[in-house]
Amino acid sequence: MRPDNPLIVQPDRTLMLHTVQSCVGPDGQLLKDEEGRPLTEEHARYAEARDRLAVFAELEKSPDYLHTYRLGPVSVWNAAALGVSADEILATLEDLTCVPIPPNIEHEVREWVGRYGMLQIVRREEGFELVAGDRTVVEDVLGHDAVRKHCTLGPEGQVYLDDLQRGLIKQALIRIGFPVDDRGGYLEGDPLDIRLRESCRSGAPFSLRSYQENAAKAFHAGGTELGGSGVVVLPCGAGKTVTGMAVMELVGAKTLVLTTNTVAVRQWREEILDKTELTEDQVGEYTGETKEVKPVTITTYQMLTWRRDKTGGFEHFDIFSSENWGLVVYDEVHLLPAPIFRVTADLQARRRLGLTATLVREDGKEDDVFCLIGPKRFDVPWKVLESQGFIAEARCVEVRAGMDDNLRTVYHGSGARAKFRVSSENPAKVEVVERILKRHPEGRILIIGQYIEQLEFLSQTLQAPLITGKTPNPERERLYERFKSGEDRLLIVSKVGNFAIDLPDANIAIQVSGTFGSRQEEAQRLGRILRPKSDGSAAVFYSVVTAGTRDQEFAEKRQLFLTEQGYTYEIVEADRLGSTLGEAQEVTP
DNA sequence: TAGACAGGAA
DNA sequence: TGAAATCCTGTCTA
Repeated sequence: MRPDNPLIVQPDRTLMLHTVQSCVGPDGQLLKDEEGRPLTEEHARYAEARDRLAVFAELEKSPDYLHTYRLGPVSVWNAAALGVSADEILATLEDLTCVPIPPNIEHEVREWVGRYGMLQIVRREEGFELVAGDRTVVEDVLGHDAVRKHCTLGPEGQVYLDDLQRGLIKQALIRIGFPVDDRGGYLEGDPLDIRLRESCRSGAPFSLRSYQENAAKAFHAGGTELGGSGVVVLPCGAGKTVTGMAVMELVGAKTLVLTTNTVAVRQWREEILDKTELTEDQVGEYTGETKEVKPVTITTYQMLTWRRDKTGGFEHFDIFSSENWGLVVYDEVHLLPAPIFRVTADLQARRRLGLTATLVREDGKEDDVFCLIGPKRFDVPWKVLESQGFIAEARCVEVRAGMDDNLRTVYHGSGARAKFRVSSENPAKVEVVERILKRHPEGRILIIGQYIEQLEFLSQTLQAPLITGKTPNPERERLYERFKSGEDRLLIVSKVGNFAIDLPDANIAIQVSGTFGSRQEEAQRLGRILRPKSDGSAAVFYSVVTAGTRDQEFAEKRQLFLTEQGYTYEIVEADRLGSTLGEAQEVTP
């Protein structure tokens, strides 16, 4: 603890982090600018504090000067699963804080970390048993009906579980604050010799990047009891598919891959065929079009959750039992739908790998991911990959547009819901976009938005092509091709941009509207411009918002994840766009 | 047999 | 808080 430290730890588990400090001259006087306002600079320990807090806390608010983190059980358990101790967490807080740490915080952190692994599931001849070093803990949790109903009691009070109860009891226990350390082990599944190739089919040399290899090893470490379930967090474009294949190689068994859409299914299949020794007849696609079950099978969440009608069952769940899978891969695990959690609860004997760019879920089901897929096994901060050149350097700019009087009247007369839409669709944004375009005469620019009408208006005004969900596939491909070849250097996309994996890379993205406060959407959209540029130039991500409205409010929420990852948003008033972004032209090819 | 399209779901 | 995109299936056409 030092008085000039950046952190305040509060009893309500929030952590306030100062991002700036006053500038002080050599004589100890506060420095001021020409107009007499105090000067500030980034706090000397801000960046360090941000990176250290990210290990066990979640960023909740990020206004300019004071960021709010929250200590929560799931973020602390994820740290604990990586081997971080309560002492280390408390030492980090102690090192960064400028006020005494409230006693309840120390107590809670110790309690949370202590609870991780307090209960274990172990394998016995009779099946599985729930055990604890301290017998009273078991008795304590049995007091909850939700827990008790999943157990069978033995003659001497042992708590036995069968295979199908393993997941359900873990869910019940995490809800009462006891994350279980499941050492019940895994079924090996039917063996399958999966080997990564040393060169792609095209002949280009192929090898794992060090972090991909480390991620796969971190997942697989610990042998038959421990290794084999959990989540790997990597930014878009950092090679999640490749990491998945590296895990498949380590596990060496039949694998079921679950993805979000059919484009991803095809891409997984292409990648697997391109970078492993597996042959066409070993890798199957299970979708509406083609229903093949092969030693490696790739399918979609929607395929699995399809029901003929509301009362019927899930007709494609058979795929889980049709083969003796040794590994189930959950792509984009932050989007996992509820029915898949239910079936995953029954799959606790299979190895499970979750892949995601942002572990945060907007529905708060982090605890289900934690107990049913597994804890976070590996992540790399985006900025680290940026510094190593694996993803492009990016600047984020929030441009604040004004409203005309007419719109202001409409805005204030609208209900809470309509306010968001009215301010998001502010027509003044069009002129702002035009200004930004002038900044980047050579840029490859993607304009991304949420409302079709707004995008259609932009499309007409700017004379640029628009792709929405209704755009037929051949037309999409034609427009992608024109964009890739440079024939068009401007492309407007709706929410398809969140899902479309085959969307071409750009170096400038302009977001004109977005979902309420979706952190992972913002991350996806930034990911669109993060592919390293051949000339090493930086990418720019603009978020255009209407100043002082709900649009701006939700934009701040969307920015949280990227702020957590070390990105800072420069804030620019639309009418000062020209002068403030002068340097933007230099970093654009 | 392939494609185009509508309808329903989450 | 709501809008938009997706997927799967089934039916129709050629």
